[in-house]
Amino acid sequence: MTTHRTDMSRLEGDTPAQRLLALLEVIAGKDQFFTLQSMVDETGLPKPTLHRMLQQLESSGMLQREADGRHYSKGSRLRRLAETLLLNDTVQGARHAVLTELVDEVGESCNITALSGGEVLYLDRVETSAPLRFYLHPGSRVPMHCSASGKLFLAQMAPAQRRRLLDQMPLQGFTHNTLTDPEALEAEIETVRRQGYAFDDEEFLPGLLCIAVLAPNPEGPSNTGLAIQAPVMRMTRDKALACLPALQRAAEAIATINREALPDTADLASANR
Amino acid sequence: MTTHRTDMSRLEGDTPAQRLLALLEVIAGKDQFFTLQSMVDETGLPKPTLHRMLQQLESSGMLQREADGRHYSKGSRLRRLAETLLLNDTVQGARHAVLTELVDEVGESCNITALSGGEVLYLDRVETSAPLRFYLHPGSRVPMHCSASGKLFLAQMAPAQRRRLLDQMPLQGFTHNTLTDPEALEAEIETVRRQGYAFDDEEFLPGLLCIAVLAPNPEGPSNTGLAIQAPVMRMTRDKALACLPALQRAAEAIATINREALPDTADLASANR
DNA sequence: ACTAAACGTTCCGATATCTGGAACACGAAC
DNA sequence: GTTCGTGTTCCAGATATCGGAACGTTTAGT
Repeated sequence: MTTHRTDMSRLEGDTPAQRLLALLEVIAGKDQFFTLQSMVDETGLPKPTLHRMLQQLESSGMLQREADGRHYSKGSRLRRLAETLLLNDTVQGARHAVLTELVDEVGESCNITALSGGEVLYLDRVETSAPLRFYLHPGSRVPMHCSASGKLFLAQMAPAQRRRLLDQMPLQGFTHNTLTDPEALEAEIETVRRQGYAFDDEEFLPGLLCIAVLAPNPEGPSNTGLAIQAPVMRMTRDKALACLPALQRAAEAIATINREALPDTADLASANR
Repeated sequence: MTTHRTDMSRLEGDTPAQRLLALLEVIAGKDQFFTLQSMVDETGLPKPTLHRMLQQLESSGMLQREADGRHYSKGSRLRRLAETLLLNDTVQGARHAVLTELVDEVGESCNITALSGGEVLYLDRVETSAPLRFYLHPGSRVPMHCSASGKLFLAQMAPAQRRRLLDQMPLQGFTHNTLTDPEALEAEIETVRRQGYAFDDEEFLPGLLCIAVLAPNPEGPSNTGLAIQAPVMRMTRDKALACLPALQRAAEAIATINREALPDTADLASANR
């Protein structure tokens, strides 16, 4: 028998450029190095065709090859493209509105996060009006193992992928609460997966308690986290749980925005002529 | 007169697909809607050409149009592509973590390099927190003969291959320390090979001293370099040598990551045949 | 050491796509 | 009505893609 049959649907596309984009989507889903042959098996495209495509991506810096010359991985230019894209998202305005509303409702600072390069990236943030508050700016990064969103991202990964990531990531301690033991972290992640939400109970910054959920994505793993952050002086786990319904409502709203960024332009198939 | 002058003149690219990717990069940086004409002004591409490109992106769901039919925004498929890409970019994440730890340990900026197209490419970089520092961004390139990593890459090449490469590469001088004499460079490379590490003692930028090693690859030549870079004000060759053990430990960790990222080598359980 | 298989790479004629100047279509402003 | 500014279409020449076949090279098998 051959390898696992990954639902190879023969890259769709009416034009070469569209086929290349479809290829990029396949590549985007890889969390390991890949070879020309593995892509042939997966996509069903002829080898010379794929060879040319990968060569183009490589020579433009979107991909890079390992020393053996057979394995490809994502290049820095591709990564930069993805980050730029998310940071400048046009629907940011709509999401920002949801965030503002949530802050109004729960009275604490909230933020939207994404996973990027194994770290949690702050995409947007709205501060509470309360005088005592943490200031964390958009664009900054936080390790995954000690942030509420990060634990959610970890919880939705395949076990093998998570293990590969965590094996080489030092679980740096920041506070007395930081989970630095791999087994304790794994147990916490299991809890997080069951519950569907995560706490950060002074695990990164002393005095900072967070609760987070993911914006649900029916088509696969989510890369949008939504969190409430507050000083322990005003927030406990119980109080945070009381905010959970509001948080989930906001997450649902953001998921809707992500899905259909704008009113009724759903007919993308009939547009062409 | 018009708007800010981004002065990007022309989208680079030898092939249609590469030009389309370059266009995507411009689009990725937009934080608001854009029109065909605005892209014409910004990129200098002919209108029909751009029209076709945008049409392709739209009909594949990467872009979508507003109700007015003239304004474009990023489509859900493009956003999903970016999210998927970052979600699965765990190799980079793991390497970045090692880099961060190394920077913590030695207190100076460090970076990961690869050989690409006869030049040294900066894959990733973490800056020291010290106020005085060089800023060199990931994605930039440096000649091989005047960088520590570059000399290591040269040192592991077969003599014939190295000679072929160097013969057609002018040894451009950047500072008074740059090795511009082929024989001097050849001698330096021999030293580097014996030692297993390399210095860059103000050979590229005045005031910048580096020490580098390769991430060992038992199966052949390595294409991953790891370097510490510091201003001479804080760094000497002796001090750099004191960092060597930490540097080598980090290089070993990165080698392990690279090894684990190879598909199918991880599951030893698979019954061969 | 030798053979066989697997993989990456190159070749090339047929085909499809891209290119971009010019012209057309539509709206808004005057 | 005219004149912009803009999106769209046309089309012939230039260019890139396509993919079967053949070629090197590396890996696995004996």
